[in-house]
Amino acid sequence: MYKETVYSAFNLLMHYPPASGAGQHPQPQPPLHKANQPPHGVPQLSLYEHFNSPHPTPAPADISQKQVHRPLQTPDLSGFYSLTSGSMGQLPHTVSWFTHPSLMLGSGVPGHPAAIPHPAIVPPSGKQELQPFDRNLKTQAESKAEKEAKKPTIKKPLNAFMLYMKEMRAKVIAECTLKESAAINQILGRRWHALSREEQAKYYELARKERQLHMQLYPGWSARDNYGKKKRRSREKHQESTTDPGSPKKCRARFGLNQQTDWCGPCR
DNA sequence: ATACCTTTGAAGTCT
DNA sequence: AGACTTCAAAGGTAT
Repeated sequence: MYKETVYSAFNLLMHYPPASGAGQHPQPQPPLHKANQPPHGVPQLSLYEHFNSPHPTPAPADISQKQVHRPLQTPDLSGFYSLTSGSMGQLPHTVSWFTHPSLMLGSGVPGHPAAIPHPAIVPPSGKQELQPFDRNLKTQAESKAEKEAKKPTIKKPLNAFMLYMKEMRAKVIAECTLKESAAINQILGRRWHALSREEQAKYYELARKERQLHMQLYPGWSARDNYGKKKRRSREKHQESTTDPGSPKKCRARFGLNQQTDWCGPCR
């Protein structure tokens, strides 16, 4: 109830048509995340063309020729991709993709002393690999299953809101002296809705670039690759929690906030 | 040690 | 086609 009221108000304010499509705006604009998607059939710009055009900084020849224009091979290029980890601190300014240290040769090349793994590639566990001696003790099926399970996971590219959260989290933590992510995320969700269309557009654009680069780096990757890899709570419990109208109240109680003042001063 | 909480958006599956 | 589900991040909390 509370949430719905707040969000529908934001929807109206920001010309966001409701999910049902029954927008009241005379000429309802599509949500930004839809509007930012290129129409089907429109050829995508190459990374160089797309990312370099708004930025005057010329691309280093080795990157633009060898790493960007050619079809990218995942194992060879994982280290080149680091928009998320390497650049979010620089937001809200746009990232200079081809001059960013993480995109330069040497900073992320496998085998290079300074190689930094791509943030989207995460080993399934921090545990050390079995030695060949130990592996011999396992059956083929077991080791095959184990090998499959130990394959590094390529994470989903971050969406606009995730990028926004990543940038703003520290600020909110500092302002609100809260650390629990669930509470921080509620605040960030409210702030996200309070952003202007232009401010949000910045993050939708970044997210679009993230997806585009992710697609180039991992051509065969699909979101279904990670489906079911996390153990999730039961569906019943999920529905209960997501439709629980008392959630903000519970949250305030949980974090000792005043029920009357809604949120602590800076956390609006 | 690991799932949960909490948010939005993208992309998957299901009906 | 539209509804529903999962996963991206984060870190404290609960089991």
